Amino acid sequence: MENLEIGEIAGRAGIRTSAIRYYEQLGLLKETTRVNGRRRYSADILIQLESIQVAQQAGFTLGEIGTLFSGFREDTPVSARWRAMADRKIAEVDGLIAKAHRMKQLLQLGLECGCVELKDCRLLLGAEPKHG
Amino acid sequence: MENLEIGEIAGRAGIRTSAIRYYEQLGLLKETTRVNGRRRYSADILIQLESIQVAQQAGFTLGEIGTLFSGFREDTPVSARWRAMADRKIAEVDGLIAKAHRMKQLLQLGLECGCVELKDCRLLLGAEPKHG
DNA sequence: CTACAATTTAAAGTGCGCTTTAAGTCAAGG
DNA sequence: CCTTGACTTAAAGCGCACTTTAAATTGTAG
Repeated sequence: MENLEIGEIAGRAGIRTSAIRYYEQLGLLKETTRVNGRRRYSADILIQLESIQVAQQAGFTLGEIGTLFSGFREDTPVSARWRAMADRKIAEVDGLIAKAHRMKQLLQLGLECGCVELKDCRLLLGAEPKHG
Repeated sequence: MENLEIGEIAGRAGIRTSAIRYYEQLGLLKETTRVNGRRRYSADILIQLESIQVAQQAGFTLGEIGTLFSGFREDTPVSARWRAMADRKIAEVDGLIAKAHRMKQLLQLGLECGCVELKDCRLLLGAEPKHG
């Protein structure tokens, strides 16, 4: 079953071989068997690669994904691992959303501003001064 | 009036001297007068630095901010410059917001999932497969 | 005069997620 | 036998916005 080379896996997973080697280097994937020095994978690796992609889409860094996969007791269910890390990440994402909304407001405020020079620009007058 | 050293300006603007030199290097700030090789500024520079900060808060990169300040005819009002660049940026920010919402949904979906192994995780089953 | 603080420069470092490069190995096909 | 293609490694590069470092110079206080 360990019959697939890294290029085949990368192709099926939709990523580059360099990404797979990089994940291995980070410890996200454990080292696999080799034939003549070449990595050989079973198709099971695809589930792990997909997990990494999903976790990335959820906003986890590769470091956090490493924790998600290796920072728990082996018998800890995937869902429990996720729960342990998701709350903080949700707060982080809420922060991102809020920040993006502030950006958009600022951009729109600028659209309404008819200033000619920086000194009479509402964006600057409205921006909170450093002190006093 | 050109009596303030870079440290004083940085302190008033709430940034580091290295940031000011970096902006100058990028062309965001024009070179200023020097006394014995040291930069001397008038307080007017603070308005420019604040503009940079506001534009950054709005999501513009320093490159874009350079365009905003120097990529237009000199008689182009600030508001017109802003308008010329803000629409595209608003679309970009909308993209960010949408992406962040997808992250949050994914994170919450994971909270509801009781999977023990990756194979029976809804996140993975739900994630769009690469093909077929 | 002597410290010490602040400035100057160019160049390298940081964090993140990879990609690219260089130089080499190996199996299969003609 | 030779080429081609896929693989191997370590190390460097990329984009972004700076910061840090090193070595030198200048200004100020005592």
